[in-house]
Amino acid sequence: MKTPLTLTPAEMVERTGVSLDTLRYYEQEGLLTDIARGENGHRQYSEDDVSWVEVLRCLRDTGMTIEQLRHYCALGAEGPTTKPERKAILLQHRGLVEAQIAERHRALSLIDHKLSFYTEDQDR
Amino acid sequence: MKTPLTLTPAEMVERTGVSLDTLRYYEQEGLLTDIARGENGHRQYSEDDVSWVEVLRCLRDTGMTIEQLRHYCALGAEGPTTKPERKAILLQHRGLVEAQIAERHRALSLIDHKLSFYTEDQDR
DNA sequence: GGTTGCCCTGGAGTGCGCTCCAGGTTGTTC
DNA sequence: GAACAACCTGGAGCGCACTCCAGGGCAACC
Repeated sequence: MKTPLTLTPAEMVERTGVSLDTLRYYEQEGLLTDIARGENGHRQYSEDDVSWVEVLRCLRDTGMTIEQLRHYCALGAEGPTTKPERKAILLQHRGLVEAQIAERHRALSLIDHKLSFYTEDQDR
Repeated sequence: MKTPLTLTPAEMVERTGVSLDTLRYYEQEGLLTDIARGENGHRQYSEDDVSWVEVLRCLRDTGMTIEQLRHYCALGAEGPTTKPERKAILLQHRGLVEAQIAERHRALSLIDHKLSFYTEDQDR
């Protein structure tokens, strides 16, 4: 069959690029909740889980800590009353990412400046 | 006097925003070499040291490891024959920084996508 | 029925980049 | 001359985000 409604842990690793250990770690930390289990106790991931992990990775890779992600997830579990706060968190993180982009553009200038010395003479 | 030819450790911290411990750590790791010393054994940083630390921070903040920086610095100490390799290192890191920028732009899209749900209804 | 493969759990270990600390010296200030 | 500030050294400690490991279950194939 080519239409699995659920993914095995191995398939999840393949799909997300996140290691099994890390997936379990995220679950343990409360970033990944309500993961279905088969009769044998094995995890059964859903497509939603795939996209949620992609969101987690995106936020992690841009510097959000596990602690902050945990908080964000906890809010999500609390229901729709926490929407404003969750939105605020995302907005704040958005600002951070923009700052990172700006910082990296400055880094590029500096690198290019140093490179210009290498293509000619000087050093340090 | 307001024109110190050398900076005390405290002034260096102020100028670079890098902690004393970190400055010593960098020196110990070979990222910062030939730091002058006064008669009392205290470090005397120069303006060149300031700008070099700024370069170090720029590279560190964009993901270059201490190990890689150590290598880069070691090459610099070896003389001008290593210029091509140093240039290559910088070029490679430049590519990495560009990749980071691209990744962060993707992150912004994803965040904006999620934000669009918050300003309306849905969740997760 | 033994081996293989995939998964489970709880807990220990790792690597990186700092950061802190104890104990000591030197120089200035009251 | 006692106290204080700024600095020194070597080495230990820390926080984060994983990552690894031991010991075990279960199903399937040989």
